[in-house]
Amino acid sequence: MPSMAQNGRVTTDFKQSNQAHNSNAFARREEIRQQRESLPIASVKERLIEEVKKHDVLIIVGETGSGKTTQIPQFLFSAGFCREGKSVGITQPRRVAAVTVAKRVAEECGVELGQKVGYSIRFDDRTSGVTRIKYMTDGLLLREALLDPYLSRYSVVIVDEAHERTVHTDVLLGLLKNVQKARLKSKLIIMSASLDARVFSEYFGGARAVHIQGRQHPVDILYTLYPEKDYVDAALVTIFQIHLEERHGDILVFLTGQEEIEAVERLVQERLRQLPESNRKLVTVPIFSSLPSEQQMRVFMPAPDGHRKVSLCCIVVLATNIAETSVTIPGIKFVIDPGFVKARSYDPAKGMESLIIIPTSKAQALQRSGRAGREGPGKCFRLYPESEFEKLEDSTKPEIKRCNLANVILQLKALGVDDIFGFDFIEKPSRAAIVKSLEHLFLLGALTDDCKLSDPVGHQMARLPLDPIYSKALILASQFNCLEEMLITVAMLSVDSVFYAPREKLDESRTAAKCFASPDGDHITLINVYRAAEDLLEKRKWVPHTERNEKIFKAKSEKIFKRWCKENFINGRSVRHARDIHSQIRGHVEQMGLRITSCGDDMLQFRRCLAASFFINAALKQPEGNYRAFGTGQVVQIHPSSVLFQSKVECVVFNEMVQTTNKYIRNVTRIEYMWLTELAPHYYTMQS
DNA sequence: GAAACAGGG
Repeated sequence: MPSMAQNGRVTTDFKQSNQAHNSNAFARREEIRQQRESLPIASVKERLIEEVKKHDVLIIVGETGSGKTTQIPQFLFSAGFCREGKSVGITQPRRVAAVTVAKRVAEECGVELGQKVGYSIRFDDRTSGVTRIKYMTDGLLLREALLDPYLSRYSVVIVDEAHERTVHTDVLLGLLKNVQKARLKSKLIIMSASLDARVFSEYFGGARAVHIQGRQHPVDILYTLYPEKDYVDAALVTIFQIHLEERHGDILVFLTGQEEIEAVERLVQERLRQLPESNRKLVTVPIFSSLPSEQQMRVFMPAPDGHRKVSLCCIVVLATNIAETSVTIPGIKFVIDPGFVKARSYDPAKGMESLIIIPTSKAQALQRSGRAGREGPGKCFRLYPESEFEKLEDSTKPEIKRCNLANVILQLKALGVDDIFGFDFIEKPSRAAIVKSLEHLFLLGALTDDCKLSDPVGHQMARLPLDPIYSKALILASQFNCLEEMLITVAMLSVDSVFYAPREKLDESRTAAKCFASPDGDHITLINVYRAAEDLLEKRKWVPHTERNEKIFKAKSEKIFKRWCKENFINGRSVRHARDIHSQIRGHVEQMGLRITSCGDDMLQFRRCLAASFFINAALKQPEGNYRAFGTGQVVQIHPSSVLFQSKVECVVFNEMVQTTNKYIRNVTRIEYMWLTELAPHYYTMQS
């Protein structure tokens, strides 16, 4: 089964398999029993349970294929760890993983999902009062901690995939370390796939670490003799070398981004045309996160004509690091690893984000090569000499050291951690980054003069699952009578761009985007797109409400929506995501007692609210046509994707500052300079 | 006249 992102509810396969009391179901049960018993972890079950009983904090290093994620929670359940209504909670860094693992474990237990075994992720809770084994995202458990700081409903908390060191994992570990002593009779298990258990062990005061063997097929690692000047060209040469010299098997190539993937696709086609007809059975399949889901699914499909297994047609999957962990592609025998990755970096002093191409870490290279050994022995071609491998960093820099900390700090403050500098992070972010984010929160009014969470604003902001600046915008919007518009705006700003511009249809997509454009800027443009989509999806509300009608019209409006997205070059996935966020946040602000009113056609009022909310990100036009950001003094340009590109407006607010070929500001709206001194006098002193 | 690695609430 493909482990791809799935939107919406889980299907009901389990009901069916439960109902079918026939030999088929029996055979399936027997098959599952055998699979479970053959896992490397099965033989150490008793020993593992003893270790958990003996130690309050345990580190489990489980190699790929050990079965730790699915089996250990079941072991703990049967050992009696779920008595007195307590549960085992297991966190995952990704939503898909939480869902697919929970489904699998429910099947292994022979129960319906949401009963004994369930999962909980944002927008999708499949648990009930009787759920005892609960899979969830680490971010969601952090949110739970806001309501229950001791996580008292869990007898065992398992933090899985801790080696990935996501921000959420790091904060969660810090929090758990803080409260573990007070969590009476409760256990903490940290599971990691990498061999450096020492980091975790030392962090938890020399905690016990155990090792469980995995089940991976051997992968031959090959290096180049000399460094390659052009890794794209080297990848290309390697693809054809494998294609022409190796026996059958699909190839996975790790590239850094969409543009590079599309370039390699074209180059492969070009070279293919120079080969004799009999050697042209090579198909390229791209995969990266912003690719529409339907096209992403192509990596799971057999080659055209279904002759992949019959003749020697070779599939070349061109992927970003999405294929390192998030997506497991079947049939891969060869991995080509140029040794580079595109990584986000953040400069707190400039408040500027950028994406830079850097060498991978050793751990990452290992993870990539492992992708060749999922189904049988494989080969990994590293496009650099072995001596270069030795020079790589052991592991990737933890995310917490390269991101904006405003949200993390707001969460910690809400959890009662007031001394951020003294907080025992597993790896401490730089002092400068912490100071910058504290300042930011202070300017937003979330913190008081003595750096405590302010009441009510700071507490309200911490409750909302949004960037702090967006939370503040909602609070202000209720005062400006435009909360309806701001809810839509922050939902749209929280998702990947809704505008989709394929390279071949650039002009068409631009023309389509113009239908939504507002001369005032991108924020109102985003509202226009959202409302257009909403009209489409809600149009059939008047139809009599029966279950059957509901289904038919849902399917129909879904179809219309899809066509509309295609015609207008809109990313349907992003719009749906924005609608989910919108409805969740709407619920929150209603609970907070904010009044949801609309400013109607009075967009001046809305723009004034944008100025009051995003005053930290304002920029003024310079004589040369550039803009100068007030806060940081950076000289920037309006991003070409903005409706205000080349518009020469005097003063703007924006949401993002990014460094690519130039310094750009994105999501920009026209305001009056005077509004800033009026609405944010604490930041803008009057200038003559 | 540009260009979005991945992931989360």
